[in-house]
Formats: sequence, structure tokens, C-alpha cells
Amino acid sequence: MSKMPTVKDVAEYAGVSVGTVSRVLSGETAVKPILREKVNGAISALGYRPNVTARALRTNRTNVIGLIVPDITNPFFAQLAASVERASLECGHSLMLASSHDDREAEQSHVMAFLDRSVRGIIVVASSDSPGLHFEAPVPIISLDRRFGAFPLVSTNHAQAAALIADHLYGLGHRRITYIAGPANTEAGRMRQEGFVSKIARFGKIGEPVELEIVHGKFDYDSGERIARELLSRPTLGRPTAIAAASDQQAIGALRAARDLKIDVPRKLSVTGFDDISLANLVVPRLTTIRQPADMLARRAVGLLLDEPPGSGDEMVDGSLIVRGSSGPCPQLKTVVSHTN
Amino acid sequence: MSKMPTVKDVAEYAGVSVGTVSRVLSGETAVKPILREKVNGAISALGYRPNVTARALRTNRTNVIGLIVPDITNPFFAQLAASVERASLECGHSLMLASSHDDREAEQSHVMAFLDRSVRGIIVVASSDSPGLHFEAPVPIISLDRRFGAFPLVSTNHAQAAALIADHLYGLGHRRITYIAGPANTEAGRMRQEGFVSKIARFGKIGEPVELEIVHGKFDYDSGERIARELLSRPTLGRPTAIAAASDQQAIGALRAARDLKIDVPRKLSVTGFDDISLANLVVPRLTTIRQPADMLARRAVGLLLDEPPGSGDEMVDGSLIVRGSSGPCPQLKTVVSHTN
DNA sequence: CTGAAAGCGCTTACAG
DNA sequence: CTGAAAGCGCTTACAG
Repeated sequence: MSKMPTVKDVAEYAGVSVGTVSRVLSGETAVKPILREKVNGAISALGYRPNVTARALRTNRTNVIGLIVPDITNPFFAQLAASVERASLECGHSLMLASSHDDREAEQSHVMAFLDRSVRGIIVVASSDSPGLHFEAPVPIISLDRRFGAFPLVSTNHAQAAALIADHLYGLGHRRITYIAGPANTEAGRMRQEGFVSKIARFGKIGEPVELEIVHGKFDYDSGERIARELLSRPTLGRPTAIAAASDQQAIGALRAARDLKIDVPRKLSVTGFDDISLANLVVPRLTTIRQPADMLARRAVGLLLDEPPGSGDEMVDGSLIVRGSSGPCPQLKTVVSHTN
Repeated sequence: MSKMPTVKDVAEYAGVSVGTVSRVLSGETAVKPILREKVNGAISALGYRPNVTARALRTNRTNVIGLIVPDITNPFFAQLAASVERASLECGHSLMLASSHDDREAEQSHVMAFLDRSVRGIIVVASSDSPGLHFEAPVPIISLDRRFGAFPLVSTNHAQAAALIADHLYGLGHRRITYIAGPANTEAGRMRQEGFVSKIARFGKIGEPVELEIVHGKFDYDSGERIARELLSRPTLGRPTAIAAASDQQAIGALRAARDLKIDVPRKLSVTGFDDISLANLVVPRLTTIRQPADMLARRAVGLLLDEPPGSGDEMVDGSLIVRGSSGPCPQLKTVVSHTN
């Protein structure tokens, strides 16, 4: 391992000054073609690679974007991280990833660590609401999916998307529905709930009334399974005919509870999720859910970060309903029909 | 945002030289207690944070560990990444994560990018074998789970673990088994296959013969589903009574194929996986599999990286068998028993 | 034990 | 358009 060549080596080899080498490297300023070629020749002859650290020290800026997610093990965040990495790469930036483990202190310290490395900008999927928090950061910060402090948010239009689910279930005839909500201390959790609830309420006014029960949980499998198990253990009459969950993971947990209790989905019970993680299409039955456009969200977030000046307003992207096998007509209706026969 | 304070500011505030400040910061060299306190006072008074970029430029070393995985969307790699991040943090290092999308070129360019940032070391979960490749890197490189070039590997003892599955299935009476192998161009794929096959072969010699069929696929859900669907579409006689998959994802795909074809698992068919991703415990029936000790693997990998001198030998960690609902006694045996009755 | 000074590899006004 | 020089914020021999 001989020492790496530096601008100085390149300059000597090409017979120019280091300033000229630097100018060729940056590509911005005009350099006489003859010199430019000499420099490029020297660069490839020596196998020169610019020292990004030195560059960062001088310019106080890097090509690294920092991403903080609550838990990389959560499939939706993993997908989001993959999308953000791709979007960053497309813009010539690398990604530094950190997991906050849903811990606000860890989140903060990751932000500081990123700042210390003078990243180009930070994208954070917040662990939970941290209202009011809005320090002056020397680089742009964007919230993704879940709002971080008071920083601009790029997210799915949770309310609109949740309303799509409400539409779907109401249309299938369900009038006794349980909504498994996400944590109330996340904006995503609240927005999804509100979108769902207010749509159902509207149906109640213009159409038939709906019995809506709301149970709060975390966004994970366990919450969904636990809550659904309790719900479904009730006597048949008190049971919902549809469970709408605030996340796919909850919904998949609910699916498992239904199976354990031998309740046929979708014939006796409809279950819906939110996110469209890859697993949603693999469970049995396949899950009806909302697709969050991860690639689009990521591109927008990176875009806002890199804009000059950086974007400062929220951006919403519509989610879309994906109908699969876990939702079907309300069993009550069927009974009525067969009764008529 | 006033400019960040530097060592110089701290030095002035404390009435010492910048050298002394630096020495206090490093903690290594002895500094007179009175000065040390003055410096520390100045540091907290000014809210000084060392500039890691400058430090990196000077020392040519950072506290960043680079991790490259083939696909962060794969739950096993996500888990591994989470474990590596935790292990790094425990050792005071941050993690830079990159996804190679199973592309060797991308992998290489990520390695270069990490080298450019003078990371402390690189851990790579290789996308596929890249034999012979063994360049002199200025920082340690360790392979994790799947070997990268000729660099030392930390992995589960795939062969030992696969043999555990063979034991388990043979013990349950299965004599017609299909092994869904991983890609032959991955060491993990080959080792698991070899461990499984040679154990079965041994049984064939010392016990009853086993019909073993081997089908190759990728490590993903789709491969498992597709292969199992074909296998299970055969007339009952030609069908295996057990499918051992080289990954949980394949196994879960196989589970889905079995369900679609209305083949009862585990009563008509046993299915086993490998990895113990969190999903393995959530599918129906829960998956019998091999647990890879992700935390341990990660800690070892980070350990080797940070050792002085860096570790240069492979390390194997034993996997353990997790028996759940997807494996059971061979149906053939049951038939015989009921025939006897 | 401490200070003054060099230097890590770049970029960028400043002259010319 | 190009070169000489300063300087980004540190660390670390080198004297003393």
C-alpha cells in the first residue's frame, strides 16, 4: 500500500498547479482544454481519487445524507430506507443510516452525530412526536412518514388513504367495525385514525349507521394479534365483522389471531392493513391494504433536502387501495340473503 | 447560527494552548489537573464539539464502520444490520449502511466509497462469491454471513446447523425429502446444502435409506413458492413428505404453496427453514427453523474489525434448532400404523 | 507537562 | 485562464 496520490502529485505529473487540478475536478470553472486533458491524464495514470475528508473540511459540506429510522427491522422502514438510499444515489449522495430504536434520546444523539460529520442533510422518520422541537440546524432536516419536531414532512396522505379503506369496508356492507389505531403520539397514527373515523362518521350521516370501536396499540405484529384475539374472543354478536388496522403488521397479527380462533377470513371477518409491505402479498389470505409509495416519498424527501433553498413546506403523496383476499362482503348480509331463499 | 467554536476558541477561553486542549480531548496524555479542569470548563461553557472531519483528515481514521448488505429489505439482513449497528455503537462507532442490490459492481463501488471516506473498517455481507478478489485495503475488511472475496468470514456454522435440520427430519421418520437449496454461487448456500446432504447420506449408511432430491433456487419467497408448487403438484406418491429450505423466506413461500394446494402442514408435509427471521414465528403454522445468532455474529464481526491487529481468521458460531409447528411425524408412518390396526 | 509550529489534502479568493 | 498562498480544525512530533 503506497500512499494515495494527492492533488499535489497530480499537479506535478501534469505540470500544472494544484489550483488547476482542483478546478478540473470541480468542473465548474473554465480550464483550457489542453490543461484539462493533461490533468485528466495524470488522474487516471496515478489512479487519483479525491480525498473526501479534506474536501469536507474545506467546504464544510459532504455528499452524505443521514437517515434515521425508528427500527430498521420493521419491513416498512426497511423498504423506505432502501428507497431513500436509491434516491440518494441517484443524486450522487451516500447514505448513513441510524436506528433510533424508538428512543427519542437516541434519535437526538444520532442527529448530533450526523451534524458532527457535517452531512449534507438529514432525513428522519421520527420515533414519536417531539412537538415544539425546532432547533436551528446548519443543514436541512426533513421529516419522512412521521414528523420530526417542526421540520417539513413528506408523507403519504394518511387521512385520504385511511378514508379509502373506510369506503371499501362500508361498500362491502360492514356496519360493525373495529379500528386498531396506531400510537396516539405519532402523527401518522392520528391522521390515519382521523381519516378513517371521519369518513365512517360521514357515512353514518348520509347512509346507514356504523358501530365503530377504536382500540389503540403499537404499530407492530404483537399489538395486532393481542388486540384481535381479545376482540374475537367475544360472543359472535359482539364481534366486529371487519377489523381495519393502522399498519400491515397489526393486520397480519390480527390475521393470525383469527386463524388461531378458527374464524374464516374473509368469509366471517374482513381484515385490512396499511403500508403494503412485501409480506402483505404473502400472507394467507393476501392482505387488502393501502400502498404507500415508498419510492416517491423517498425521492421527494431527498429532493426537498437538496433543493436550493431546501424545501420548507409539507408534501403529501396519495396512497392507493390494494384490494386482495382478506376483505369481503359482510357476513350479516349473506345470512339475510340465504334467509330470503 | 453563530459559527461553531473550535479548539482555538476553547484554548483562548481557558487560557491555554490548542495543543493542551487537544490533549485533554484525547484523554491519553497526562495534563495537569488544574488545566484539565479549565479546559473542560471552557468546553462546556462554549458548547464545543470536536470537528470529526478535521480529526479524520489529520489522523486518517474515523469512528465510522461501513456495512454493505445485498438487500436491506430482506428481513434477515435487516436484522443483521440492526445488530451490527448496535454492536458498533457499543464500541463507540457509527454505521454507514449501503445496499448492493445483489450487484457485484455496486458492491465494489460501495467499498470504494467507504474507503474514500476513510471508514474505520468495512463489514460486507457479500452479494455472491467473488473468488480470488483480495485487494490490499488500507482498513480491515470482514465478511459477514456470506464471504466477500478472500476476507475473513464471521458466519453461522451453516453445515452444522443444516445437519441439525437433517437430524430433526430423519428423526421424525421422513424418508423422502426435498431440499430447496440456495444459490450455488454463495458459500452459505453451498455449506447449508453440503451439511444437509452429507448428514442425510450418513443416515443412509447407518440407518434407513433416504430419497433426497435437491432443487436450486434463490433465497427469496418467490423461489420457495414456485419450487414447492411444482413439487407438490406431483401425484402424491412422487411427493416428498418433507421440504427443507435453505432460508426462511423460501420456506414461507413453500408454506403458501402448500396452503394453496390444500396440503396440510405438518400432517401431510413438513416444512423447515433457516435463519429464524421474526416472521418465522408469525406464519401459520409457525416455522421450524435454525436460529442464526445475529447479535453474536455482529459482535464478533465488529470485534475482529476493531482488534489490533484486526482478526484474520474465520469465525463460526453455532446455529440452534428451533422446533415449531411446521414439522411433524412423517405421514407414511401414520398410514402404516393405522393399517396395522 | 506545555506551547509553538507543521501539516493532513483540499478549495478558493486574490492577483495577474 | 492560471498560479501562489491562505486556511478549513484538528493532532502530534519537537523543544523546552
